[in-house]
Amino acid sequence: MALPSPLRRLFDYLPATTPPLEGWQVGLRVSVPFGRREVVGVIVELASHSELPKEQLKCVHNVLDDTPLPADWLWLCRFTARYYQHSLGDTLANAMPARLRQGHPMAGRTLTLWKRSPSAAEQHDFGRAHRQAALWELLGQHPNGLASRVISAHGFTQDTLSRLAQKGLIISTTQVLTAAAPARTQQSLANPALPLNREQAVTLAALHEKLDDFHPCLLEGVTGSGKTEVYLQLIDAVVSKGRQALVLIPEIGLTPQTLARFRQRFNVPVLALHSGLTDPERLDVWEAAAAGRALIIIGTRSAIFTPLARPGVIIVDEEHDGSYKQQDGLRYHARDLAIARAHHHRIPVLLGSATPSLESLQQALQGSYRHLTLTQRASRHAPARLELTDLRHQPCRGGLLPGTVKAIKKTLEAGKQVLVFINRRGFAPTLACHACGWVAECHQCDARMTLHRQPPLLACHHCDARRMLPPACPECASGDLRALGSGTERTEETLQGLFPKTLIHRIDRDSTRRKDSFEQIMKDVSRGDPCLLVGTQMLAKGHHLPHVTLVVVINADGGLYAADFRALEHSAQLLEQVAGRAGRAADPGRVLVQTLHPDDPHLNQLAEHGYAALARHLLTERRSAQLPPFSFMALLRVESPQVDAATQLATHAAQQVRDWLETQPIQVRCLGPIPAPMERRQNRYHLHVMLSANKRSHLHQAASFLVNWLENNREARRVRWSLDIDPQTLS
DNA sequence: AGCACGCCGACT
DNA sequence: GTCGGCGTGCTC
Repeated sequence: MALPSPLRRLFDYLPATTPPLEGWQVGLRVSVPFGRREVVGVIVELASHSELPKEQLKCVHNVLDDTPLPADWLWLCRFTARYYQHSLGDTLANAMPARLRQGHPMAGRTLTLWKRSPSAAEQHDFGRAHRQAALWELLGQHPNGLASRVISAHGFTQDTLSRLAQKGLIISTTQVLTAAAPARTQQSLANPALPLNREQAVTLAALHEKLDDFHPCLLEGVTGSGKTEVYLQLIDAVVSKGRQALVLIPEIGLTPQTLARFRQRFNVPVLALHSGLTDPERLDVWEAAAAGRALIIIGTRSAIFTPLARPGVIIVDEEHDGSYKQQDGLRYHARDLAIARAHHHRIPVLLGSATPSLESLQQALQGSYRHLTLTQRASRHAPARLELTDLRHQPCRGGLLPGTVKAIKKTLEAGKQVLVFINRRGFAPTLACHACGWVAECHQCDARMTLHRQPPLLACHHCDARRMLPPACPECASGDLRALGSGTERTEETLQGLFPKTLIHRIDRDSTRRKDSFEQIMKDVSRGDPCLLVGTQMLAKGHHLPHVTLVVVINADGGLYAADFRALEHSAQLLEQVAGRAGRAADPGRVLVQTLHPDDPHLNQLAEHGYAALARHLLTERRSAQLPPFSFMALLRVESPQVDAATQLATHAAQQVRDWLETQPIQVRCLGPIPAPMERRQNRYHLHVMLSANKRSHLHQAASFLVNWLENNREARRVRWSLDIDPQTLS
């Protein structure tokens, strides 16, 4: 059995009944006694012998399924557990819907459909019961019946429904949702396909060539070049063959608009996996996909674990996006698993991005992936180039240069919208004493606290610490405390002072905490009245803002000189994505980028030649430095409230690996321990040990040794540790 | 991880 | 006299 435990081993159990043994199959869920509790596990092997004496084996309590969990899903979980050096039982538990994890039955998902009773008369006098009359009317339009969820979605209560039922006017039929796949859909597009430009047509033709084999493709298409239309028509081709399409999108990408666009185009159900689903609904989607009834499944990272009865294609939109990497527990990368899965199924996999990750780009350039490009924007305007403006030696108000303010004014006067991008939320990133130099620091982290205005307080962005504003400097009692630098709140305030009559929308995690408020703002903005949008990363991704013609980046320097070797790549992706917001419709756009390093060669290359050129240059740098994608990494993170405990374990672990490597014929580098970039976080000390190798198999052997050593080491039990294969960030 | 055991310090 | 703090050990 694989059991939900971090222990990276399997457990043997005796079958509950002696013969017959035929019922026992790999993939069945069982409930078994485990320690002093009862857990849900999965049979992953059948054996006639155990290494343990029979007396020590317990019996299976219950078999929970009559058919095994999907084989493709089981394969993916096994692959994931092995690749990420994680417990198989824990991987399975993570990858299955909560209802299955809790031991609920899979079969017996039923759908109750309500329709008019055939014996009831067409006309009926409902008197004052208007809601009942309306529901009666609604059901008249749906002779095949409606699910109660759909009925409540129309605004009817359970009460109205049961009253109609009491009167015998309506009846319910229950159908078990285990039916096989629907008949082939001749035409899955409900709305006609949009005409493709030449590039799109060439791309689609290339994709059509090889629908029945593993075919990894990178679609590198500038923002606004119509990647989504290519996805839609590719999905159509797959669905027309009766096969399923799995679409992955970044965390914030699954907006109602995106979903609506898919739903409007297809006349087969598009099932979405989003955070709003209840546990039973989630199980429903999972089951429908496993049975082959769901033809199009769209979801975020975890959707990669959706079983597919007849897989046809996997699409990973915005494949460079960091949210595809899980950052705790089972640290998988959904894009990488998509590739592995497509290879297993022998189906095409399409990675799409305007700013591809260097990993995927390198695969495409070396010919391992098919490289498809879209360079033309639908709007006919070339993507706006970045204009660098020098932040040095010039007076700044709220982070804005005089020239920037002038450009904003001009744009607003022309009746257009402006997007101001800042990568810091809050009012100011620092509160400092002008008399003695004291700065407000977090007591739990090696970080400065951010000043917030609404409500006024000091907040740490790395833990949950909140503090009142000190009335005077705690060190020297001076009253001259000043806010240094600018965050979204301050820039918003400054802009409101400069443009008192202009509507300003601030978009950051603080202002959009309320559910739907982000969607509401986007709806207002889409009407096109001149306005200012001030916000963080949230603004950079995917949203169509046709009326924005000026984009301002307050400070482009965040990733230029960071310790993390990927910082520059991520920074360039972000800048290019922000710039892509400008001029998507009829008007050409302008992108003003303020910087303290206007001579930085990387920034200049991005400004003059765009992301595609910079990315290719960064690859040459990565190659000469032997960094990913030209080498592979595994990062051991160690953390403890006691510095000594963490340091000691990290030191021992690194030493163990080095000693072991001496005896092995493999090439692996072991670096560290080194303090993590922010060593103290929430009063816990973080250290890293880095393994890197030019051969993936070598890295995995070393990682495997390390995890094994840690798991069997008593000292490691008092310290929290985790191994991150292919780490995305080094913090 | 999750749970029990066991051994010491602060309350009714 | 007990409640409960977390160190240690185990899970087929």
